[in-house]
Amino acid sequence: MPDSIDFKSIERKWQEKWSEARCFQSNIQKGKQKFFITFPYPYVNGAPHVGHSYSCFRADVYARFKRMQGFNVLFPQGFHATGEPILGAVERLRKGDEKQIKSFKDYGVTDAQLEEFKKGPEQVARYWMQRWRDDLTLSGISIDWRRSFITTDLTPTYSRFIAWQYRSLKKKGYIVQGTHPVVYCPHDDSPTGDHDRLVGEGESPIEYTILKFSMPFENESLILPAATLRPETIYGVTNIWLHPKTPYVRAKVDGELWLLSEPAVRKLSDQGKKVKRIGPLDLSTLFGKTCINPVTNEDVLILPASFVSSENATGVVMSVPGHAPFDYVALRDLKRKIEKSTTNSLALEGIEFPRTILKQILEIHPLGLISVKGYGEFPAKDAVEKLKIYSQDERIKLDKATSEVYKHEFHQGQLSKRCGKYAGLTVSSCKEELVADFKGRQLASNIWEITDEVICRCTTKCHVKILENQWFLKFSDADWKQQVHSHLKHMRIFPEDARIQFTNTIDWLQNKACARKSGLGTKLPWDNQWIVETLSDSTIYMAYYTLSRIVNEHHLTAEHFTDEVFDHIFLAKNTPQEALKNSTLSPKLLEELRKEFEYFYPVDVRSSGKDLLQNHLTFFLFHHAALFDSRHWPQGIAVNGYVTVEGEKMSKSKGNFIPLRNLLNEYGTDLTRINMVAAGEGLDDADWKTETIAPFRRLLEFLYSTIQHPPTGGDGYGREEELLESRLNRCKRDSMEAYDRFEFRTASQCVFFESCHALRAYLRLSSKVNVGLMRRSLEDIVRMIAPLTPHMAEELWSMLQHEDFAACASYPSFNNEKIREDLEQEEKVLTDVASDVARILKLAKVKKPRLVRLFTAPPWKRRLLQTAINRAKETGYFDYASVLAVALKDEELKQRVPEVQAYIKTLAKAVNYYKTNPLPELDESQLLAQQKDVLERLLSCPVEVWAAENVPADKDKDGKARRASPFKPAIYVE
RNA sequence: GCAGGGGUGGCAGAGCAUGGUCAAAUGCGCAGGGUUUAGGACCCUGUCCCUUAGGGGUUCGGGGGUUCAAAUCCCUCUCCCUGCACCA
Repeated sequence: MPDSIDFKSIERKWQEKWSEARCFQSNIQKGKQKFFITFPYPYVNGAPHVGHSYSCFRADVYARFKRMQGFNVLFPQGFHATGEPILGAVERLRKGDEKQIKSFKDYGVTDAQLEEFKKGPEQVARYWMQRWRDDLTLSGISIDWRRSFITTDLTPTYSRFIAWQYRSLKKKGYIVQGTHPVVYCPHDDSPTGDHDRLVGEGESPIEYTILKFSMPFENESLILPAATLRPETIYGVTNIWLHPKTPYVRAKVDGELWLLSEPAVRKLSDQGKKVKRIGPLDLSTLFGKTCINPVTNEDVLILPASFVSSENATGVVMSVPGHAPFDYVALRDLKRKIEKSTTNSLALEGIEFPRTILKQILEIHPLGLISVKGYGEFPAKDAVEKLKIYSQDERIKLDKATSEVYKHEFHQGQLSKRCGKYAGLTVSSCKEELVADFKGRQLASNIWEITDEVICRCTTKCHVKILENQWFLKFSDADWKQQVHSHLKHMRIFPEDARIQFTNTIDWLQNKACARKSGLGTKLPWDNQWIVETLSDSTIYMAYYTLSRIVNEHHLTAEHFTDEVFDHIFLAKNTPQEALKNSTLSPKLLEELRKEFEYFYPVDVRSSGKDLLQNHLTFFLFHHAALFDSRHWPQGIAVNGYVTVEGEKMSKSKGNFIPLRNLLNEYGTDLTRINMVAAGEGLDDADWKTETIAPFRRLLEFLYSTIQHPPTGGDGYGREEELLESRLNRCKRDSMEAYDRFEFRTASQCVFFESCHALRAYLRLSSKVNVGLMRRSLEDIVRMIAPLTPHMAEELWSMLQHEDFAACASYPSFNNEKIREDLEQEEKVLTDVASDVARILKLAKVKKPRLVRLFTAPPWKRRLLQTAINRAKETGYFDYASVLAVALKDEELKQRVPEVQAYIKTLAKAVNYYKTNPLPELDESQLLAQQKDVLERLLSCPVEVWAAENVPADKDKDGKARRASPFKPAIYVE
């Protein structure tokens, strides 16, 4: 029984020893190759949980592996406070928000600490930063803490660094100014990101075209701005819809008189238009009148419809009954009502219309302007009938019909001759041109709307605002993209499948707003009202790690770091004298900073979750390409999937956001690490499952007790020893490759299961253990598991009487020549025999055999197999006839044609296999004879081995010997 | 809609690039046996269906194709997951 291992005290012990020995502090070492690995700095508004720990453990496993491969590994860790959430949390705490309080308390925060948080964001950030640091230390992450820092003004030198970055980008023309539509809360007076929304996550701004219908009104021209996503249908407009009951107003919009729904006034004025509200407008003066279609110049009636929403766009809708299901149904409803009545006037939607107008309404007919396969002249009609829509109140069905019709018309639809110069074109191909054309002729304008309702956390309804003078990173720049593309080709990407996603992201990236007006962060150096936005200030900070040790140790301040200093350190653009022109930094430190950067840069690999692939990781490449010499661009990126817990996505509501510390307390670090890191591979999600911990624990206990109570024996070296060496060398080779490719699930299989199995099999089979080999094997295994379970490895390493650290030992090297395919094939023959025997025993219902007799195949069978294989290699397939022909030439075989025929027929499968795999060289009879005692032990009965061709008749009464084939001896049991 | 990934045995998860010892690694679960004072752990065996001698049958989301041979290649259908930005 293994002594119960106290993982936790072992872990604390080694963490202290590592720290005392400064194992993970990385300094320039001349002649030793460096390896720089990073894990994205976490945002400090909480403690690490399972999700974070996955990428982080992966980075650490790799760091440790590389260290054991002899690299001078730099693994630093900083923290991130830029942005809104910390401010938001403070605000919510001050308001006494229950959710916020709970979310902090779940991580073990005390009431006193919560009070402290209310003082401001710095208290929050610093607290969580320390908590992260503690948890990572408890996790045994091999970080050089001397280089730690936190973003924003809390680290003025870092802000200086960001200022340098942005000034440099601007000089190079990568920062441009422009306008940008955002979802906006009028109450908070700020953009409303996904996380700030009560309703409407994932909704985004979309641009409607406004078509300016017009009519005379009090000696002026009144514009009816019909908003649409389908401007091409202007050619099929039959009327205008207004809501009969909601208030409309008159407003001056860029000098014109417009009719607008009340909410549209604010929207348009937030979207860069000059809007002046004049006053309410009584719609009864409009209904039944006509206005002019700006494109076709046709007169169209103005009619009431209750499906029109004053909340959406302008509140003015153009009716295209041939192609818009809503319009079709609304018009149909009106006409039905009119047809049923005989009175002189009639109220429609609460508006009284005289007979003359009613007659005009009856004369309105849908117009067909887009022809689509699968639909008749009026697709809207077809769709409405197909879905059996009876009234304009059936919104869900109508929405479905609308999107269906639109999808087909957009991609396949062809505009008809009604559409003037666009006739014959598809909608998708001419839409842009058409809009530009109408806008150019002042017939059209635009309004932004949100794809669906968005309500801010403050419960205010949001709309789209166009931000003016927004600063952008010019990711659309073709040359910039090209640089990143060509660099990507030279990078290592783990897993390789992720490369295509980077390629696509680089192409897809557009200009990105890089500054915000609120939140924590570094001010844009040339425009103080803006703060550099979160994702934009975290793109090249890895370079700052090369400076931060010196900054921290020498208490350097922002004043020391001018742009000239950074230019010198990072780019060697100027002489030290020029660099220090406006700085009080000492020349000696300047030189040290420069050397540190030159030595450690570039980043060799960055390990991160796939959620950052399309933003941070790609920005990281762009910014490096823009700012640094190409030899300092990132060398590798490792991406991993998300973490699920017991098969379920993590979420606050499910309460399965397990804090990392809980796991550490429960299972200890090593088991948490290995169970996490082996839970997934590649881009797949990693599932944290408690039940998979036990097998790892057992294996560790097995190693522990084997080392604690080593088996006694001698120094004999034979087949069993060779086999063990073969298997372990295979493990060493495979694990090294797996580690190197960030495939830690595979690596863990190899170093835990396979190597321990090999060791166990050896202990079981060998009659006298080779003590020296045993020790060497254990040393190999301990070092193989060291990156995954570093603390236990350290303990075991010391139990093996090593004075140095396993963490700094070298990864065991493998010897290809010791990998003995032949031995392992032989082993397979033996286990196959054993399992065949077991099978027979079961079928024959023999419980305990008294005797097992094995008959090895006669040489002619092997010869024929070889013949068939050779033939198959020539022709590519198993050729029964030609093998038989060869056999018939043989005088001996001619005597027993039926047996030969039967045998050849059984060869098909084996031949197909050996066509591409080497045929074992081994001599079966010799092998079985040699291993007789092993087989006897396995089968626990006496075993006899006979060559089939020499077996005396009384030893083979049932004629079993004839069944023998190469590597599959015939078996007789009694 | 655009882009990327995926559907394998009771479960998790390999294998599919280079088609063939693939009824499919490994782990978990389950069953039987051994060991043990007992439990745990450990070791052996089995775990799609049929079969009293190692045999046969049907499987890798559905359908079709290529091939002597397909979980693996091609086509098609279907279902699922993820991202789509100013947000960390």
